[in-house]
Amino acid sequence: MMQESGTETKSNGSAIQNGSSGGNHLLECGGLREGRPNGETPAVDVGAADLAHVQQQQALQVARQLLLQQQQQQVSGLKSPKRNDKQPALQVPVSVAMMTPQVITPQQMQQILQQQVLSPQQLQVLLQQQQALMLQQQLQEFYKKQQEQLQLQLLQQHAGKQPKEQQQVATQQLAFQQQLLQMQQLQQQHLLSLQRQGLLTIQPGQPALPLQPLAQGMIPTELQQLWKEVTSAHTTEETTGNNHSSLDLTTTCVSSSAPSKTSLIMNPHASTNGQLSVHTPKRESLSHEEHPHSHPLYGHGVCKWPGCEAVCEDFQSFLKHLNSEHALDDRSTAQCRVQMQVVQQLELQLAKDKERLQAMMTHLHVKSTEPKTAPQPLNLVSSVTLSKSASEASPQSLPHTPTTPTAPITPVTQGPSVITTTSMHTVGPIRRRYSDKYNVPISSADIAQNQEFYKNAEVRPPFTYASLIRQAILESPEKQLTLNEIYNWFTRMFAYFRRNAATWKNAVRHNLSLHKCFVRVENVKGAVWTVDEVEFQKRRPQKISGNPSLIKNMQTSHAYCTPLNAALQASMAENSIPLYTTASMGNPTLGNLASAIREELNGAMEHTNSNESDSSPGRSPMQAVHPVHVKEEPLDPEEAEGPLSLVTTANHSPDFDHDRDYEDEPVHEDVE
DNA sequence: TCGACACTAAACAAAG
DNA sequence: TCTTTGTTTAGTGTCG
Repeated sequence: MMQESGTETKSNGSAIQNGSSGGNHLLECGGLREGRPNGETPAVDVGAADLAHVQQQQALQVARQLLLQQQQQQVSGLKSPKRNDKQPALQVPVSVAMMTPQVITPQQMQQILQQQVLSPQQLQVLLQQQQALMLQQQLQEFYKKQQEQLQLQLLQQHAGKQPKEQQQVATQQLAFQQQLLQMQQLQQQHLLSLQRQGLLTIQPGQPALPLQPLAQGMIPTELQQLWKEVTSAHTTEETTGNNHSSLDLTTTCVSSSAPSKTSLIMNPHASTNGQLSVHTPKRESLSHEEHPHSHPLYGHGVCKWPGCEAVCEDFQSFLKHLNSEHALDDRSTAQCRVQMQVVQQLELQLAKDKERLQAMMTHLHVKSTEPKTAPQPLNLVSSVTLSKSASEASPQSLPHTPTTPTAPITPVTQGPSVITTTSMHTVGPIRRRYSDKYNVPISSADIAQNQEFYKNAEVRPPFTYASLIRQAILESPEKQLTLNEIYNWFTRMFAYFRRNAATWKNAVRHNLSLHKCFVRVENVKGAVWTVDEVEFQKRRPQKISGNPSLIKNMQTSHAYCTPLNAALQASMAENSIPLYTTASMGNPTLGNLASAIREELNGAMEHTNSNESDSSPGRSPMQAVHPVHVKEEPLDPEEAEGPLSLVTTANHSPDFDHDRDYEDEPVHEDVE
């Protein structure tokens, strides 16, 4: 037995190390679960992750090679891959050529499949990308045709056609451009997703696959020339009016995010021969004027252009570099577009997180404020277990303040859990250790809800060691665990307990030995620990005693079996009272629970009413509870608060209120 | 201020 | 001998 446990603990230790070092949680968890550091599961997880990564890399390389080959084969005749295509004449062909290489031929796809370097998901992504590219090709063809039409119309115009027709053409083109833009956006999204999955890496120096073609398609100098010709024929107002559109067309990348700047950059007048780079100085100068000594793209003597990092000794050289290397060409446009997408994604993410935060704060605020009456309980709960010392937390010991703001925020907590995560969280900042009374019985639901949080965040859970131990034991199939298994549960469920093992393990042992509710049973495999619910519940009363008013209230209301007062009921309703129902129900031993509760009540009652002797644990709750205490305890004025707090922290379900009004932790039954 | 409780730390013993 | 497990004691902080 010892050996087994010994090995387990050792593994446990390693897991802890991993956890502290920020290692893979999966691994840790797995290892912990299995009780071995190198547990199959964890190892497999890690291996799979690595394998996936390697596969991604391989797939990416293969895809690149394929694309490169294809590009070389197909484009060799058309033009060199470098796209210095500033020559208008070549613009269209080049763009088309650039595009084709990105589409993977069926043979190539087959090759990829044969190599099996891509996972099904990757393949799917690849296929999607290919589809998008195909679509884009079609659009490009359409675009070509349109250009031809435009040219024809221009010729006609020069021959004496009316400008109105030109406008029509322009609007037509605008619509088309918009379509392209949409396509491009879709493709961009797709690219981003690819990038995130590691399937695609867009290097600044290299033309991004789809981006490049798009950029060329979207910003063809030829088109600009045509546009210029068209616009030049029009009145200034018209040109200005169309400018926007032109901007959109040409600078799709920039336009969306920075319209104003775009307009500057893309200003039609500026674009003479497609060398829009001429304008870049304008932009540069502009930004430079605004920030003479600083440039968002320049810092620490390095060009901060994405992927550049060129060293520029001074600002002047930086400007030169910027104008020369990052002129308004296809590459820069593509990079800009990518950056824009990145920013958009970040903004989106930020918005989501903000929203989430808002919801969390709102939720917590409501919770904490709403029961002004019952704020205490929350605090109690939260602070609950983790005691003070912890709060001071020296880095070495379980340092956290139980109430650290980082406390778990379980938005989702609502429900049966006695201790809603919310309450726990709210507690967060409050350093109080909980008083057991409000001791929060941890329900599996609670833990489950915050599971991920506690698993990953080294936040001290707002539960007492006793509650946690109880939870661990109750969660086990046989309702019994060895010490080492309890350790493992702690480390598995809480990142916080992956550090300072000596401290918290000592505390665990201490609690096991100290509390009568934990019973050591000699088992075949050795000694296991079980929970004596009755005893566990018993503890309550004492603690509760601290809050006699609450107890009284509880008792009174329950004892008499009179309907709860409106306030109490309301509070209960507010505070997930269902606890009992769901949580406790889950317990196989609902009856036990009830009895346990009674025990608690009795104990509490006893505490409050010394006269009553009948409130023995053994007694059925109903019996014990009712007759005994009820009358003696007049309702306190505080009652209002009391019940609420109880409710909040604990578990009141209308049904079972009586049973456990004060149980803080007691009710593990919920644990299932 | 006091009692109760929880947590941490430590010492000690027993067993594998 | 070392490690783990289990018990016990002491000190401290929080809460009611």
